[in-house]
Amino acid sequence: MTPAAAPDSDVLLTAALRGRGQRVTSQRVVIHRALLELGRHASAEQVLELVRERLPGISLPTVYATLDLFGELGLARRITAAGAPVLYDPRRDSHHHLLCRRCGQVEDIEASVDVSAAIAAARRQGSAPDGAELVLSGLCADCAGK
Amino acid sequence: MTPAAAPDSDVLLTAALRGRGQRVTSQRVVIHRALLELGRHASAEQVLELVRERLPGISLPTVYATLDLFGELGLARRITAAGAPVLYDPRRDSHHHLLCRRCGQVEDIEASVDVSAAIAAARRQGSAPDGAELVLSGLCADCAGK
DNA sequence: CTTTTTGCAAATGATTTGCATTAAC
DNA sequence: GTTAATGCAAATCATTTGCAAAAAG
Repeated sequence: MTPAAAPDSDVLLTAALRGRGQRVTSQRVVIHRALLELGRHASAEQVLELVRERLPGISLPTVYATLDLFGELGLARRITAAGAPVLYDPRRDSHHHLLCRRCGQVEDIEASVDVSAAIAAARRQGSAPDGAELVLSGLCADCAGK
Repeated sequence: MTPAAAPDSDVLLTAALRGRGQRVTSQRVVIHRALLELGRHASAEQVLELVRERLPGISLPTVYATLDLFGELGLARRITAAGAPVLYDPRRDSHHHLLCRRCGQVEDIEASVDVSAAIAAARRQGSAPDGAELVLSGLCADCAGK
């Protein structure tokens, strides 16, 4: 990728990849930009759609692999919803999600919940947790008929 | 179902079904007993396996539909793991789960986390949440090499 | 040059659907 | 009797895999 056009986020990505001995490919850079551009949680398909405009030859398996890699690198959070496709969320700040039972949409919940008790309990039980995801279920604002 | 053999849990189930105008079928009763008998979170396939011993003609779609119904009735919690099949957990008390990144196993985390802030925030945003599920990710006790 | 990453096509596997039949109420 | 629930077979659809070609370091 041309350093001239590289935004700050590219630097972050490059550092994260290099730190793990992974290669910096144009696909990874473009997918990362697309995820940030989408801003909200997006499915692999949605990311593919946007990335295709820039990189016509890109393939779905690559998008999946890359988004999962971002998850491991801490650049995206995976949101696993029932039945629905997995979503990837580029937001770095602490927030949670509500999965609508009726329409399947995922809504951001702006609240901070202290999950340290659960993390501590997991450690006490011998596990090695590295993340926590709180998902509420119910009806989203639209479906609740507001 | 014969009332003579009915454990307390059957009464609960029957009440929950009747309260929603749903029918009390032998499949539902047997699946409910099986889920409680398994005790831990189980997949639809695992439930089917156990139920088949009692009700040889049962079908997978029925098991899926019934477990989802239990979810709506509050008799089971759905645990959605990445890639892995959905699990149904009959435990009524508050606890959480850790999904092992390596082996895929789900481990119970004995801790109480106050999710009321998230619930309240969701309501404030106009949604109607009816449940919250906290899933940690990382390595389970076995894979952490304890 | 060597090793990782990609693209393609095909496979996998959980979950759902349509429809005729059966069982609750 | 009516209507909801079941069983069956087939469909759906997100995600993964195997392997040869391309690209990064």
